[in-house]
Formats: sequence, C-alpha cells, structure tokens
Amino acid sequence: MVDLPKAYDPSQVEPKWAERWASRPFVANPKSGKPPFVIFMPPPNVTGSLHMGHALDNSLQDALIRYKRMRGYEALWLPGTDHAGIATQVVVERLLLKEGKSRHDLGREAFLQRVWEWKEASGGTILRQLKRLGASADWSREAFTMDERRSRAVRYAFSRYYHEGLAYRAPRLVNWCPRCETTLSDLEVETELTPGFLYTLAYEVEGGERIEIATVRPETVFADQAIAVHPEDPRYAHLLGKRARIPLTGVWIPILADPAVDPHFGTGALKVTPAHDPLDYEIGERHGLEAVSVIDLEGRMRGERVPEPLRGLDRFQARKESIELFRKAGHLVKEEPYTISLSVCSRCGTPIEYAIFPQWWLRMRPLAEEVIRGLERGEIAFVPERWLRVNLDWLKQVKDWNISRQLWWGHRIPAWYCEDCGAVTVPRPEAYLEDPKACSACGSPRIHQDEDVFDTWFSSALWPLSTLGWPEETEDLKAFYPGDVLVTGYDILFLWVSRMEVSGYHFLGERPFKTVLLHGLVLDEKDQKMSKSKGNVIDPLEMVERYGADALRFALTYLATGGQDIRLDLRWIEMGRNFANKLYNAARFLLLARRDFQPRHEAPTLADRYMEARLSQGIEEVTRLYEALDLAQAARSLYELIWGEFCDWYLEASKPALKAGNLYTLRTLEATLAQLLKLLHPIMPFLTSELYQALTGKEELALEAWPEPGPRDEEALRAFQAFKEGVTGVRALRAEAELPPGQVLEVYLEGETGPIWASLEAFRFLARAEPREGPPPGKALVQALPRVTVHLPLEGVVDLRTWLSRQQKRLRELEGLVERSQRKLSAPGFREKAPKEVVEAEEARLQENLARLARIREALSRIG
RNA sequence: GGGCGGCUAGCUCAGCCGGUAAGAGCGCUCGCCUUACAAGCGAGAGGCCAGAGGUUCGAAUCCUCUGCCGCCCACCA
Repeated sequence: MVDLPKAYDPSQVEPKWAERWASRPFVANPKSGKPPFVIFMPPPNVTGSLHMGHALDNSLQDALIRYKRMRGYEALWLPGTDHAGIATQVVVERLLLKEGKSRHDLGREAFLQRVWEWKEASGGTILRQLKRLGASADWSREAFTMDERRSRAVRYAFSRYYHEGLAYRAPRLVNWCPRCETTLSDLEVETELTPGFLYTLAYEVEGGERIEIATVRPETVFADQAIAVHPEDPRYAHLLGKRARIPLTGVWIPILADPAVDPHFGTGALKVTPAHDPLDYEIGERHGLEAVSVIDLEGRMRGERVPEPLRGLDRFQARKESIELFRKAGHLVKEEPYTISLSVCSRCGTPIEYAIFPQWWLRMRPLAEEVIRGLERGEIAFVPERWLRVNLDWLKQVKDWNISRQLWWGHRIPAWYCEDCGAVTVPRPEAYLEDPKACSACGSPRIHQDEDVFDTWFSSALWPLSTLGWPEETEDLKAFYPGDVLVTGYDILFLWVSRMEVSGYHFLGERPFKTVLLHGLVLDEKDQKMSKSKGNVIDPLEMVERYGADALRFALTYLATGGQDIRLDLRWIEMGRNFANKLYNAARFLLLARRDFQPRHEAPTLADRYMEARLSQGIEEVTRLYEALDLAQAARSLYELIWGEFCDWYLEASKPALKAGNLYTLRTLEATLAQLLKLLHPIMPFLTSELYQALTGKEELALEAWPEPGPRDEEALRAFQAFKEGVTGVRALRAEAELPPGQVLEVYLEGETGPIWASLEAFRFLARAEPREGPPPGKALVQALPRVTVHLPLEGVVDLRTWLSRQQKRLRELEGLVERSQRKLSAPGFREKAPKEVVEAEEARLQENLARLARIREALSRIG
C-alpha cells in the first residue's frame, strides 16, 4: 500500500496474508468462556487437488467462521484430510506401475509403507491450496482420518458396534468392482443407462413344453437356480412345480412362483440367478435356492456349469459368444435393442459384478431410528429446508451398510479369527486398543486378523467426534461438540452427512451439528459436473492467480443462492475482481486525501449524516443476512452498499468538503470505510485486511469486533434522497440536451430543494450546475422527479429531439402508472381489504405521478 | 415408479412464507481519459417473469394442470 499503484494487484497482497494465517492460525481455546461456534471442515481427499467445489464449500465456511469470530465467538474451524481408500491406493499403484510393479509384488506391508511415504510427501497439497484461498481454519488441530487419534476412534466405534450387536459379519450378495477389486456399498454404485439388448431365451420344460424368459445378461443363465413367475399369472400356472433345463447344460431347475416377478415385463417369466443379481438373490433366499456363481472376481466365466467354449472368457465377451451358442442351439427366440440400467462403480465406471462372500455389515435400521427421532424433534435445521425430508426418507429405508473393503490402504478391521474353532474375536470397548492374544471362544492362540479394511466413509462418519478427540473425554469434546453449521454439497448428504448423524446420535446421544447448510454443485456451462475426465474444469487456482482469491470467493459466495447449482461463468469472477479493484481505489483515494489533508473546520455535512445512516442500515442488513446463513444476499447487499452508496455517492459528494478541510468528513470517510471493510471481511479477507491495516494501523482485521449499527436517521436518508434526485435530474437533462459534460449549467429547482441548498458545494461538484430556486423565467426543459423538479432553461440548447422523445416516453410511462393506480384504488374491495399503509402508499404514488405528469406537460406546452 | 430443482432482459443469474412501478453483472447505445478507479464515470435501451387455469382487493411470488431441461432415490429382469 506504500506506493499505491492504480490497479489492485492481488498477487502482491494475498500470499502474504495467506502465509500469515497459515503459520499463525486462529487457534480455538476450549476454556475461553466465550460461546463456541464450530464448523467441521469436510475433509478433502489427501490425493485431491482443489476444485471449484472445494473452493465454494470453503469460501462459505470461512465466511461464516470469520463472521462469528468477529462477533466474539470462540470460533473453531476444524480442518483435515480423508485417507480416501480406493482413490489413494490407485494413485500409488499407478506410481508403482511406472516401476513395472504391482502392489502384490511389494506385499502389504511394503506397499503401505509406500502409501505413507507418498502421503507425507504429497498429501498436504490440498490443504496448502485451501490456505492460499484464505481459509482461516485452526491448523493446529489438523486431523487425518488415518492418524493415530482418528484410528483410535475407528477402533472404538467398531468395538462398540460389534459388542452391541450392530456390526456383524455374514456372507451376502455384495457389489463387486472387478477393477478396484473390492466390494462397494450401495451408495457407491451408480446406474447408467446404456444401450444393449434384451434377449428372449427358451428353456425346455419337463414334459416337452418350453418356457421363455427375458434377460439382458444371457451369460449368467448357467448360474440359474430357478425360473420364477408371478403367483397369479395364469399363463404359467400349469408349469409351476415342473422343472426346466438350462440351455446347453443338463441342469434342471424348478419353476416357482414369487410375487416379485412383474408379469408384464418381458415374457412374465424370470430366470433366477441368485449369485449375480440382487433381486434374484432375494428370491433365492425366499425359496432356499443355492447361489451358484459362474463369474469370478475378475469378471471371467468360471465354474462347472459353464460350457467349455465359454470358460475363462471375460463376462462381456461371454455374453456375445453365449448368444451365438444359444442361437445355434435354437434357444434364442428374440433379441431386441434395449436400454439397460447398468450398475457401475462410482469411482471408475466399471460395471459392477455381484459376488457372495463374508463381509462386515452395520445394522442401519436401529441406528437410523435414533437419528429419525432427533430429526423429527427438529434437532437439526436444514438450509434449504427441503433437504430435511430427503434425509428422513433415506433414513427410513436404509439397508445394512457393507463396511468392509478388500483394500490395503485403510483402517484394518480389528477382528481376529480363530484357526481352531473359527470364532471371531473383537476387542471389547474397555480395552479397544489391545490386540487380542487368543481366541475369545476357545482360548487358542492361533488367531489372525481380518485382511480387510473399513470403508473410508466409516471413518468419515466419525469426523465430528474423532476430530475432537473422542472416545476420550477431551476438553475439546466438552467445549466444541456438537458443531454449529455443517457446510457441504448436497451430493454427499447420504454418503457423509447422514452417517455422521448416525455416529453422533449413537455414541454421544446427541446431534453432531445444529444446522446443515447444503450448497449446490459447481457445474460447467453445459450443466455437467466438472471433472478432469471431461476436461471441463475451471481450475480455482488458476482463477486465484488471474483474478485473486478474493474475487473468486466473492463470485462463488455471490452465486451460492438457495442451494442452487452454480453454472460457473468467468464473468462473475471478473465482477469480483472489479469489485475488489473498486474498493481498493476508494481506499487509495482516502489514504491519499488524508495524507494531503489540511484541516480547517469540523462540521457534519448532509452527505456525512446520510452515509452514517446508510451504513447503519447496511450493518443491520448484512448482519441479519450472515445470521440467516444467506451469504449470497450478504455479498449482494455489500456490493451495493460499497459500490453504489459509498463510492458512487458518498465519496464523490465528500470531495468538496475534503478540499475545504472539513475534518468531520474525513473522519466519517475513514470510519465508514473501516466498518465496510469489517462487513466485507468474511467474504474478501485479503483485500479487507490489507486496507484495514493501511487505514487504521491495526494488524489483524480478522480479530476486530463486528460493527454495531448506529441510530436511525430517517431524516438524513430522506433528505439525501432529494439531493440525489437533484443531481440525477441535472445529469439526465445534460445528456438529453446533449450538452458537454464540462459545461456548468444554470438550473432551476422546485420541490424539496432544502437538502440541495444545504449541500451546495457537493451539488455544484456532482451536477456541474449552478442552482436557482423556483420556476424558470422562460422556456425550459424539465426533469420531474418524485421529490425534486429540475428545469434547464432553453438558451444554449441546440437539439431538443432527444429530450422531447424521452419526455414523450416518460409521459406514456407515467400515464400507464397513473391509470394502474387509479384502477387499483377503485377496484372493488381494495380500500376495504388492503392494509392501510398499502392504500396510502398507492394514493401517494398516484398524486406524485399526477404531479410529475403535470410538470412535464406544462414544460412541453411552454416549449410548444 | 416415487421425489426434488430449474424455466425472469441478448447471456449468466437474484427476487419467490403475495403489496410501496420487475433487479444485478456482462453485453448493447450515447457521452466522457471529470486529479481513487477505463477492472472506470454519467445517461440510456432492453423483460405479456415457460404455458393454461384457479385462489386473492392484489400473484414473478400461493394452488392445480401442462410443456420442456436437469438431478436424486427405487429389485422392472
């Protein structure tokens, strides 16, 4: 700020402050006695690098935390990263591949060593990027889902769940990703509409008949265990109890009835393949069918029932080949193009396969019950509200959660199996950190730990607890649980938010946060989620470099309205940049004016009083909006206040007073700017900090107290409004009469002219005009505004056409408005039913417009 | 099959638990390098608020239906 260049250059200012907030973070004190305000940062993946979603999410959180900090709360923003099981493992596997190795070449231990090394070296990237954005988190409390503390929480939680009978191990049909080589929870499976074929196949039935079924997965017929029809389907009633033969095999399977079959789909007969389809699995359970698999975990055809030519083939290859075999053997009745809802892995897009083997599960229904009760009591507020019901609906239909993964990177499941009796041993909560030495059932020392790790979300679910030191009863836990606002995108409502609710209610008997603020997703111009693979990303760091972090933050905050998705458009970021520049220049003006200031007197001007009143109003409004978590409106309100009022009117109107040495004006300018910087600080922390320091000499705006509104001065607001009209009126006349901007005009004023005469110097400066009181002596152009009418005498006006056409238009507008008012006022019921203020306002408006009409008409008739 | 969001100026978006003439940024027109700022200043143009019904003294805002666009959930093979 020393040399004050004309254009603001954020790159000269932001890094300095970012560095400061990162190295001397805002550390929360659990014993300060101040009311706490707590935000748990959604931990980004350690592998990640900052994308717009992060930028949005953290801009909002930082704004809230900075606001509350200034309001005197013990503000804790708890940051950290997520170990992100699959994602991280894949990254390191890819690195190994460059050395020509697989993780299996290294073995589990050495591989994990490599992942940790990688994490230490590169895992800090995303948090560094957040720091560059200005995130004022409590970096002293930085957590990692796999660090010592968090691992303890995971172990304890599992131990509790297990011994409470909520976690159990059982073989079930699971989602399997052949690429990631792990099971997936239902939430990690997406359905994708894919063009394919629906095949109708004929099976031979005992006694010579045939039965036809429809399938999109003909390669799985060899795993069929039955054919099912609807119990009331008359077409097949006579076949019930008979057997059908799987094509190309000698395997006979029963024909049975099950209500899950939709008689209207396909042929109304369903091949039941319990090992390769969730619905079939359920039907199989009901009828005691065995689940026979013909596809292995790599997605290849395997098993005795698979005909020789298909064995070992990839499942998709096998589909084609099996169809050819069926065709040749006369089993293929029909093949029609069909849109398949294909289940794919949400991480890699590979079509899911189903498999059956023992997995760990969490019984969600009783856990969800606890949350539902809390939500129904209104314990967690949702912003926007609509998400409450979505959350409840999901909780009401949750199914058990598969929490084990066949990965290496993650929390290894603390369960041990006995090699002698087969029993499972899980440490008891009282001694949850101790690895068992012997089987809890038979005492055998021959036990081995489960090879699997937990789903990453299992540890994320504990985030609000684990980051505070739970299960220990720490000071942090006592002071800072529950959190206040949880800010995240709606896309992880189930994946993360709901599961944190479960952990919070279950382990602490209390909601984990009081409010959930769900913002939208950042999309590209085609409404698609930004992703590297689509190549449609706008890199936030690039934007920071080009426009500054403040500009980006302002834009994102400005756009985060009502939880709507944000279709990012560079023009908004430019607006943020321009706004920063505007503010910077306003401050620059003031600093320079102060330097050269010669005090001569001290007396409040109308503009001073106006700005004080308007600022007061602004403080009230902006504070209310921050409190309501409506950061977008706060940003909009500040934009108008700073640019529209402070810069456009007050600063300009102050120039003559400054030149005249009015100390009051200088002080008011300084005080106003200081307050505005405070109000804007949560959204644009860098520039405001820099300017505040330059203006006041104080080191850290972030630690200053939030402004309080002053007294309401309605009179000043009203008077300045009239003053503005006078100025605007002259400017419009000048433009309409096409007179040069520099020429001083003589104008006649009527109406509420007092404020203008009281601020004569300001008026002369802003309007470039010399005012006279009263109606003009001769012909004149007119601007008839609600409070003030401005007349411009005709002499010197060369071209009337612009003015005339504008007045014609204005007349039509006013006539329309008058008519509208009259219609409204005379409408049956209006005067009786509408509130008095509304009626009065309408009447006042009517009178005002009639008066303006009259003035314009009069001026027109005088000119002829 | 359920549910949700969107459709407002040329573009991108506010406003939407009804009421004081429909707003912003960008773009556009006219005029300005007015000693804070051309990333700017001043003056403007531009909208039957998707469509149709309804409720109401009054509807962009509430209700119903319709049409597009997008998303989520769900066992239609």
